[in-house]
Amino acid sequence: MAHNFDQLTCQSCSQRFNSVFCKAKEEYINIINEQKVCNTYKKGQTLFNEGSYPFGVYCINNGKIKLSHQGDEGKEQIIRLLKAGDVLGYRALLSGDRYSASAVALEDTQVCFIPKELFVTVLKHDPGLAFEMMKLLSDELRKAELKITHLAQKPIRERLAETLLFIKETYGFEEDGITLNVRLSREEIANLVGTATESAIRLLSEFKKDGMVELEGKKIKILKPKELIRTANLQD
Amino acid sequence: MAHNFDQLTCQSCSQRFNSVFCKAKEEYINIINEQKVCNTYKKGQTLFNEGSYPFGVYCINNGKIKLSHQGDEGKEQIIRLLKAGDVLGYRALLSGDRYSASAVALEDTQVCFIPKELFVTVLKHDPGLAFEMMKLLSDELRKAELKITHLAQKPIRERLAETLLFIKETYGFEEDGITLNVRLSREEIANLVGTATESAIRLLSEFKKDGMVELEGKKIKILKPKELIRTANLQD
DNA sequence: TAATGAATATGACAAAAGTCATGTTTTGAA
DNA sequence: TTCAAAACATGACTTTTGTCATATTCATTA
Repeated sequence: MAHNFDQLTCQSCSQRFNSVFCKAKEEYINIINEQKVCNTYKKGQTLFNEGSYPFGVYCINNGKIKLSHQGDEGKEQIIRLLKAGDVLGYRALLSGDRYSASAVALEDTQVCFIPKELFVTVLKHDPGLAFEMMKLLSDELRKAELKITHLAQKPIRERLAETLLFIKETYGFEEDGITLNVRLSREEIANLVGTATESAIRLLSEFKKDGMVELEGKKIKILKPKELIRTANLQD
Repeated sequence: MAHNFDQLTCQSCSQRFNSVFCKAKEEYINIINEQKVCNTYKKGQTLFNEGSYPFGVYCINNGKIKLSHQGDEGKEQIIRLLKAGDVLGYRALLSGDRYSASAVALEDTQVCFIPKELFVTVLKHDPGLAFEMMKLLSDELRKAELKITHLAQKPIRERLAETLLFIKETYGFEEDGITLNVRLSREEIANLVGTATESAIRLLSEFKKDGMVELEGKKIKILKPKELIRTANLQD
């Protein structure tokens, strides 16, 4: 399944200071570098499954990953989108829980695996890393609780606009400066918004008719970002 | 506004080992005890407001508190319910953010305030407390992300049943073993579920007609817990 | 205790969103 | 390249949920 690669070192990793490890002490980075295991996952491959036990955390070197819950009748709910520099698998590990979500690669992705015991040991001895970890958890918690409020109170049209802006924040644009730098199916967009696939398709078509976006298969271009922000009706 | 009281000590606090401080070192508990400030808040009083800056964390000695977001057109969304032993205010503090939610007492409540600098210092020197803090954040994150999935995928009837069970988990029953040990308005219940007040009222009436609950003003008795669990349609 | 306002309750209706059916386009594998 | 399956798109319809109006009950305090 996943292909192994070892050419990377944490010390020279392009994501080093872009990740939760930014404030970790050099000595611990060196130990992590020795014990990490790097792998490549192809688009669609699963890193871990909801319900299984964590053995460590994953650090994304490059690529994109979705984290999702399996709801009733197998309907997927995407709860986080992850990119290079992001860490995943820590939630379950720190809770002492099974994974509450599954991780699937959205495109070919290189990740480094850090064993549980090492991660916990470093966390215990490096307050800088521990603090960054708490900050990361707090930020995710804020985002999740804000999403709760929006799911409970905002109509789907606003949530779709917000989701497109969120995708932009997460993955940015391609070189042209307007095309979202990720390929998601309409179903995945719906599973981010929290709606039926048909509703997402319909509203995307409306956004297109209104001239806010341009659709070319899975390529989505944001033509009128300001109008999209207005449509999302954000106050925060 | 809030009335001051000083008779409590952290060392002898009934909630000491019931809180995130359970694994904290005695020496730090002693320092916290010296610097804490205890206050009483009357039902309805606000501890802090969304948008303001945190100066420390609050630890509940007894009483009940709701944490809520202000959504569009002032509609409240309750995101957490807190009880004795719970800590609040840490999310914003650790993120280095303003409060993203407001805290209001659901009944007369005694809380101890721990200044920011002290809390952060102790957190940096006591890996036991830091770990408990990460565990707490991870648990809250799991709950929030599960709620996202349920809001996106479950009908209101199931969510109301789930909310009643959640209230039971949080605050338990009165001495009779069936009455929920908290008084919430129908509006507050609706703001927990994420629905209109009328919908919550209607469905509660249905639950009553079905014999699952008994309603006496704000007292809610759970007559058929198993049927409520079935109605909530939980798989987790 | 009476009066007043807030909370609860319920019906009628409207709006939002989901489901199902069907056709079209795209994609990926043989 | 062709074909089959999957993804996308759209219309018609149903269901769910919210909104508004209006009673009724409850709680507070003058």
